[in-house]
Amino acid sequence: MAKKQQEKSQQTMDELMASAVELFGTKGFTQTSVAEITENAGYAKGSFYRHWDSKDELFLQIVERKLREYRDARDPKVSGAHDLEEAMNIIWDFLETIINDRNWSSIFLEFTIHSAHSEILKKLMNKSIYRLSNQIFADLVRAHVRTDFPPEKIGALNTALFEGFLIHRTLGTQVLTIGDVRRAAIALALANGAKNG
Amino acid sequence: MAKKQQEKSQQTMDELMASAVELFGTKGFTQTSVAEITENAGYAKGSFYRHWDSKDELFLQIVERKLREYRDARDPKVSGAHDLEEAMNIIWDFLETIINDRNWSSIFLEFTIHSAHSEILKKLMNKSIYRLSNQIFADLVRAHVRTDFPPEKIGALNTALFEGFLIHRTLGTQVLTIGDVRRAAIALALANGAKNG
DNA sequence: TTCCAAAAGTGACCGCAGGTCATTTTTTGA
DNA sequence: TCAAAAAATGACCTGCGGTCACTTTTGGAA
Repeated sequence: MAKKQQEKSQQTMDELMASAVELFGTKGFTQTSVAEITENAGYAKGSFYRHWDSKDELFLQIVERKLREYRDARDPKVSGAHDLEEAMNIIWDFLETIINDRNWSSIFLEFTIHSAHSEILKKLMNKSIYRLSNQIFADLVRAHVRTDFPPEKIGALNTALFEGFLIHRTLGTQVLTIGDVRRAAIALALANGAKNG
Repeated sequence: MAKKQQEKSQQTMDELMASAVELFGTKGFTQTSVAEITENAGYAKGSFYRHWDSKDELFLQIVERKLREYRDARDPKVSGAHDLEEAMNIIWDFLETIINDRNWSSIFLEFTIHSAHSEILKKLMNKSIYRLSNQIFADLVRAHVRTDFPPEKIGALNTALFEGFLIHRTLGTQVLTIGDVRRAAIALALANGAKNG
């Protein structure tokens, strides 16, 4: 059997990824070094690069997995919504759970800005598997839009407000609560997407 | 006279800052090294640290100067506004000029996220001289708010939407135009701050 | 004009980062 | 038992922000 070796390799990847999730989640992306990730998992630095080409690549994999988990918990709920307001409320219940997932939302934000340095990363970050953004929200909201305002823009404005709040929160500013932003985002979506403004 | 030496020192600072403004404005904060800044200005790396304690400190000085310039051009206009809508429109004329100032808005954004790694920097970035944010917009809008919705929150929501759009734009996503965001921000401010919603 | 203290300017050096790769260790199946 | 293949290693590379002992320039007092 040529199985054991693959299994060992997979286990190493899992251990390294678990170590990375722990460290990224505590210290953020930039502040966590590859050497720390491997050391924390009991390997040498070189082992990391047998499994991933770069720190970026590992982070993208973690993001993908986390977003998939979030969505699996969310999508069934949203599809049961009856109108735009209900859909938006479910979306914001979801965004609030993300906000409460340690400080991952801030770390996503950090990586999003980091990705601006590379054209390749930028393109990747526009894909829906790496972003809670645009297309996704648009799709969730589309069925309930009663005006000719593009659902994509409703989704993008929602993301903008959410990510703007993340910046606000990252800096430790206290003026806004997530409730404030939630109300504003829903009001905005309804003004644009519900019959009579 | 002990003047010439001070003058020379000031000239060096000016030259290094001009070099930094040029490079930051082209390549961003992280991608510009201190060695590049000094080399581009014709000095050795060590000279930089005679005038600033860190790359961060120089960047803050540049931000402070740029924001002062922006505001000097804006404040007289806003103070002539007669109602909330007019004030918001003037504010957004101003935000659009910032967006059009090469890619400085994205670089501000980059540094804002960068500052999250240091408590000291975070505190500094909450000061109005380093941010186009919260307090400033609140003050500009306060006189025209006709509800009991806090002007600070109107200002902060406006900033959130603007900075969220910056992220969107930095990633090269095409869904939103600045016009879309402007309309949304003004609608939001009026819904919260004008009589009858 | 001489001279020396203070200021400006220099660049080798430090620690640490992400990433590479020749080498060693372990696993596997014949 | 053994050799090929895969996994693991850590010294090493380049480049970063930042330091500091040193050299050069400057300016005023003797």
